[in-house]
Amino acid sequence: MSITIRDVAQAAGVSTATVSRALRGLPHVDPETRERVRRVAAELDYVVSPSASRLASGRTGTVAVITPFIDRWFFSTVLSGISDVLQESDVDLLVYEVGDPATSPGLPAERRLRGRVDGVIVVTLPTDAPRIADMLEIGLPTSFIGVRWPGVPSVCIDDAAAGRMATQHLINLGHERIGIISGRPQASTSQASRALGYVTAMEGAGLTPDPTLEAYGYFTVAGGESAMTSLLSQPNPPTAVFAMSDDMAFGAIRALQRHGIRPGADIAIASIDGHELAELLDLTTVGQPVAQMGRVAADALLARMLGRDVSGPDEVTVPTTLVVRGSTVRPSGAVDSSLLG
Amino acid sequence: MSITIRDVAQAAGVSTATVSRALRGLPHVDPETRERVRRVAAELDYVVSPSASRLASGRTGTVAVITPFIDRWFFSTVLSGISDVLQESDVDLLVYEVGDPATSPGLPAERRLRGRVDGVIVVTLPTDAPRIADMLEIGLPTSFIGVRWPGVPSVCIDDAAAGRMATQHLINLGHERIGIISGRPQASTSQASRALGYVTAMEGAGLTPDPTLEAYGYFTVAGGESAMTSLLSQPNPPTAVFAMSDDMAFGAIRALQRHGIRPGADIAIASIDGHELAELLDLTTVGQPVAQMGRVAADALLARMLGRDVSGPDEVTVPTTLVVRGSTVRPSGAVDSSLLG
DNA sequence: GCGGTTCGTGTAAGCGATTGCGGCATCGCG
DNA sequence: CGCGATGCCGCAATCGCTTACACGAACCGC
Repeated sequence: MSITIRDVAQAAGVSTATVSRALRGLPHVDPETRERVRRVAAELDYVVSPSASRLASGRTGTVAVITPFIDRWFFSTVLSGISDVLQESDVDLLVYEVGDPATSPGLPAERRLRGRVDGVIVVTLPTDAPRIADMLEIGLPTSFIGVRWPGVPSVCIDDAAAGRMATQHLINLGHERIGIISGRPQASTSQASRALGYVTAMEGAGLTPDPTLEAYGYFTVAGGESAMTSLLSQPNPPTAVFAMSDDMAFGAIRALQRHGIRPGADIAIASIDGHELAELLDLTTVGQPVAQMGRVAADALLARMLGRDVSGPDEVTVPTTLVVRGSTVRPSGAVDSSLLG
Repeated sequence: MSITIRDVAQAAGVSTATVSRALRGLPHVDPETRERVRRVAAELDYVVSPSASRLASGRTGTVAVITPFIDRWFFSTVLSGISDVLQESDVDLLVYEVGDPATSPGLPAERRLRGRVDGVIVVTLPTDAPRIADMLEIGLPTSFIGVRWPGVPSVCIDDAAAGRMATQHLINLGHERIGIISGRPQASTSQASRALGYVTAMEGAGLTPDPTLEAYGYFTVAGGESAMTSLLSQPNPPTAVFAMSDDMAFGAIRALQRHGIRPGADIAIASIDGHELAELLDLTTVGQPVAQMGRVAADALLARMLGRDVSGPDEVTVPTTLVVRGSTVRPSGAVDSSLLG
């Protein structure tokens, strides 16, 4: 049927051992022999059987990415960054979409991973410590994105700083009633940090966060929309809103549109992500280098897997930058008061 | 080190053959024995070695998806649909991101696939017939999304109808100078069909497409923006534009914004995709059930792989629906003329 | 009571690579 | 010229599972 290493060995007049060494570039092979083996293998259109190779060597040449979603901007962008790096090293990319850990109890991954991959990248599995612990028990090289875990290499942004930056920007514009659209009631560490940044900025400006101005958007567009809607229905609505993600900000903008309120002109909005379409919607956002985060995590993992020099630090923090757009402009009231003052 | 089937066999007092049969639910095993084996395996926390299983059986339980991108809405959504279906059948998902075939000569996939997966799903690899042919030569079960190929199951939308629908809608609003933002100069079949739909609708209304009103957007936001910009610089710009994808329409909208032109009010825009954020931007679009396309393709592939009844037709066409929004309103000029008439 | 099924299980031959170990030349050096 | 080092290469064990085949026991109908 399919041709094997034996066929190549026979055709080249050497042993299978030599073929294996020659084809993989191992030492102790005569250059001439190596060349002959290569040629014969090419002529026969030979490709090594991955299964056999894996069984014999114990290496799979595969990395698993565990991600809650793949069809959302943040995650697909991370995946793409990871894919770039892995492809360069000829490592296969296995994707496990596990859904929102808050709602999906199914955890199809841990046991599957054993023997199936050489390493794992976990993308922001929030609030799911036991599951993560299970994962690590397998003893596979692991790399995190968006989560810190003692002893595991990770790449994150400074969530607190990002939240502070966005909020401070709103404060600088003169806003005082600043609402917040956060993710879920039970916050992940990342979400908690962003909230902390918000609170820090507020208090630093002598403002006290109004608990009635917090709503949950569950990191989705639809969630952001209903969160904003609920904020608008407050007796004393906010003049500005900090949304923890661009998707939720998009939803918030839609809610504003529905109410005939102009984002920026009437109510300011700032968020975190740097979504590709934020520019289109004229949304002020704290950009994070998402694809790069994927790349960094993949690099760190490969370094561990291939036993290369583990030079870089375990915990990488990538920089964020505030991108100011039309969704945040000086409120008319503030202008007035400053003129009066 | 790790525990093997032999350990389980020993602990359960049976042969490895029986363990294998028992654990995989094969017949010819005493129910009581099966239960005992299961219990022992669970106690020992045994998981079969995928490599060994693959080598012995020749099956990998893995499907590869070959996609130009993974970080664009259409593709990540398709992937997600595929992932859903595969996960239900406990099949692993291997992702190969191959880039724009028009620009990337690298084709890292074909040879890799052999022995690595049981089936392949190819997502809209446009204008790349030789590569596709190579792929099929491997003889792996294959399923296409967005491409028709004789003898290969595929799922597509009716591109011509979609293009016609969008264009006809613009015509119905009274537009006559209707521009088109297409993908690339060398069109894929899908792109060609959408163009055909545009031409058909135009000619059906007694209009002749103006070649100066065609621009290429390369299916990206940035490309759509520059395409629209170039259309605007025409001596006699269009009053309406049909964009072949939502992303390009987004870019076009940005171009309009930059020029102080109001989408819908001044220049109408309609496109194809049904992007999640189209509603936000008030974009009229011909929606396609993207995730479902992924699901259908995966189902078809699994049916072939597992040798189930290959009941469904080879070539599936999923329905599209026109979603009218604010980006297409009756042009003021048309209103005037109708009042005058 | 006997040949033929059916059922449950074990034996062992693969699957196709990787790799430790050992052997044979050849080479370098004194 | 002798002897250890070195370079190439082959032998064969191994990785852990699947599965064709064989085998014994129980069961069937006549």
